[in-house]
Amino acid sequence: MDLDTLNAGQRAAVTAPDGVQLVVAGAGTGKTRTLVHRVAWLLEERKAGPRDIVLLTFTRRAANEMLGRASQLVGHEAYAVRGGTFHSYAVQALRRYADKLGFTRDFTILDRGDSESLVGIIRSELGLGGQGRRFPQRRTVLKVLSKQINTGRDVADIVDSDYPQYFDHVGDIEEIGRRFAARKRAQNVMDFDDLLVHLVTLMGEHPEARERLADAVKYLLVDEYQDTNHIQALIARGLHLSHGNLMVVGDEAQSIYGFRGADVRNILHFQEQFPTATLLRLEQNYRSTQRILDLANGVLDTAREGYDKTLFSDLGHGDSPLLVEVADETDQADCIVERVLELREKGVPMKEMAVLFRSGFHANVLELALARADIPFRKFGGIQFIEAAHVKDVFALLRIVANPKDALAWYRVLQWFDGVGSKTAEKVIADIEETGVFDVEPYRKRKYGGAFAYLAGVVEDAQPLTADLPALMEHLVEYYTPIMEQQYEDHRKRGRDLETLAVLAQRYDDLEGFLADVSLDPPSSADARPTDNDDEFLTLSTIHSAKGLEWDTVWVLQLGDGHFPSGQSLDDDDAMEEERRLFYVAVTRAKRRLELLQPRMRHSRWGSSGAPGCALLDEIPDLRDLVEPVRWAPAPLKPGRSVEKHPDVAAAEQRLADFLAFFDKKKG
DNA sequence: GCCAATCATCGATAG
DNA sequence: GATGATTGGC
Repeated sequence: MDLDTLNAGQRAAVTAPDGVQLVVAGAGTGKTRTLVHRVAWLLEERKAGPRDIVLLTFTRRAANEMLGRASQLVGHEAYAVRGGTFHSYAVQALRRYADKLGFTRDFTILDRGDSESLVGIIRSELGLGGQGRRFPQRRTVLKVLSKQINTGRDVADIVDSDYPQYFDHVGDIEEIGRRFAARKRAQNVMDFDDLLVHLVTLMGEHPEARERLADAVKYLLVDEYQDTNHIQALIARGLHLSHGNLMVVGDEAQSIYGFRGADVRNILHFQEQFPTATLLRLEQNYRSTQRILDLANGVLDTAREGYDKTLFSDLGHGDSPLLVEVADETDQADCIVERVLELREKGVPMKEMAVLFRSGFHANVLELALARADIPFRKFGGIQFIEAAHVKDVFALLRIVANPKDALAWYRVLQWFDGVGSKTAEKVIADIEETGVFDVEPYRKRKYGGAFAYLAGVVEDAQPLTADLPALMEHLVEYYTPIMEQQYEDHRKRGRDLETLAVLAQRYDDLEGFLADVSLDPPSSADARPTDNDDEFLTLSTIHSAKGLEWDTVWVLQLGDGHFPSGQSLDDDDAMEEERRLFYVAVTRAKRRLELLQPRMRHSRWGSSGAPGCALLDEIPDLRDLVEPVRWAPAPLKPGRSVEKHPDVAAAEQRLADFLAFFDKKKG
C-alpha cells in the first residue's frame, strides 16, 4: 500500500499500533483521507478481516463514501467493513438481543412526530394543560426528556436552565417521561434516543451480550468525535473493551451539535477517560487557499474559548473571500444564479459548487430562481419529502404490517376516517397495546365500523407480502390512494411521491431493513431518480449537513442576525458560540472561492426595513482586511421583459415576510 | 363526551 | 403549516 502521498502526521495516524488513539484534526487537514487509509492499512498490513472493523460516522452517506475510497486502495473487500452511524449500529445489535430487553426483533422506530404525538396523548390522559394552566407544549416536553437522556442531566436542572417558566411542572414532566418509556416498551417501538439508551443498557446489564458484541469489534474507528454525546462515548468505550483498539478523530472547533446533547468534553478530556490514549495531531490544511483560512482563523479568534489552532495552507494565497451586499433575498437568489452560470461558463463543474445556509427554508426563494433558470440542484437537510403527510401515511401502513403493536402508526391511520378523532383512536390503541391485535368488533355499529373492518382486512392480506416489498407497496398504495384523493386537493402531485417511495423500496428485500434505513437516514426524493443522466448538479445544503464535505466554490446565504446567526441564539452566549463554530464550518468548506451574501433589506408586510448587522462578521476585529466587500445589483430589465413576479416567488416572499415579522415582533 | 371546524400562536440545526 | 385552545353541533 502506498503511503507516500501522506504527510508525516497522517502516516503516524494511519500506521498507529494497536491501542487507543485520539486524532485531533483541524478542518481540511485530511481527516477523511487518514481514516480511509487507516481502514485500508488495517485490512492489508494488519490482515484484519473486513467484518472485524467497525467505522462509526455521522451519516451513512459519509460511511459509504469512505468505504468506497478505501476499496480503491485495497479492493472490493473494503465494502464489507461494517460502517454506519451509532444509531444504525444500535439497530442491528438490538434486533439480535431484543428479547433481553423486553422487545421483539421486529420493533419499529418512531420519528420525532410520533414521539410528540405519544407525549401529547399521555399529557391529555394526565389531564395536564388546557384551561389557563400554562403547561409546556408536547414538543417542549419531548425536548426536555430528550436532553435528559442525551446529557444525563436531570429534568429539574434542564427546566431550570432552559425553560424556567415551567419550573412548577417539573414533577409532571418527569411523570410523562416515565409513562412515555413504558408505553414505547408496550408498543415494541424505540425512538432515536432509545436506540442508544437501550444499547447501553444491554451492554451494562447483560455482560455476555456485551462481550459478544465487543468480541466482534476488533478495530473501532469513530469519526466526528466532537459531536458525540455521553451515551455515544459509553458505547464506544463498551465496544472497545475486548480488543482495546479504538481510534477517534475530531476537531473541537467544529462541534455543532450541542443542541442534540453533543459534548465537546468527550474530545477535550479524552485522555482522562482513556488514560492509555496516544494523541496525534493533523495540522496542515490541504483544502483551502490561505485567504479563506485567514477568515476562518478570524472567526475562531472571536470565540470565547480559545482554540489553539491556526490553520495554514500550502496552496497559495488565492482570492479574498467576497462579502457580497445585495438588496434583499430576491437579489440574493438572482446573484447566485448569475454567478453559477458565470462559473459554469468558465469551466467550473457544478459538482464543485455549493450553497450553504443555516436553516432549510433560507433556500426557498433560491430554489425557485434556480428552477426558473433551469439549473439542476439537490438539496440536503431541511424537510425531506419523507416527512410529507401522505408519505408518512403510507409509512404508517408499512409499520403496522411490520409491527402490529406500533400504536402510533395505528393512531395516525385510524384518524383518517370520518367520526374518528383522538379519543376513539386512543381507545383503540390502548386495546392494541394490551392484546396485540386490532379488534374491530366493538366498533362494528359505528359509522366507521365498515372502514375499520376493511382496514383490518387490508392489513391481514398484507401479512403474507412482507417478503415481497414491491407487491406489499402496491397493495397498500392501492388501498391508500382513494383516501389520499379525498383528503388532498393536490393528490396528483402527492401520488407521484408515492411512486418515488415505491422506487426506493425496490432496493430492499426486507421490510424491516427498509423502514429502519428510511427512519435513520431519510432519503431525498432525488435519491429515487436513477442517476439523473449526468451528476452535474449544484448542491444546496444546510451547514450541518455539509459537515465533512468540500467544494471549489461555496456561497453562504443570509448573513444577518435573525437568520445566521439564528434569532433564537442571539441572547444566549453558549448558543452564539455554537453559531460561530457553525460559521467556521461553513467557511472551511471552500477550497478556492468563498462568497458571503448579506441582504441589506428585509421586506415585511408593514414595509421594508434595514437588516440588522451580523454578529458573526461584526465581531471580527479586522474584518475589512479579511474580506473584499462588493455590492451586487441586478442588470436593468430589458424593455418588454415582464416585471411581474412569478406567483410562486411572490408566495415564497410572503411566507418569508411573515417569518421575519415574527422575529421583529419578538425583539421589539 | 367526542368530533370537526375555527382562530391564534409560533416558527432551527438532525439521527 | 402545524399545534393547541376554543366553540358549536351531534
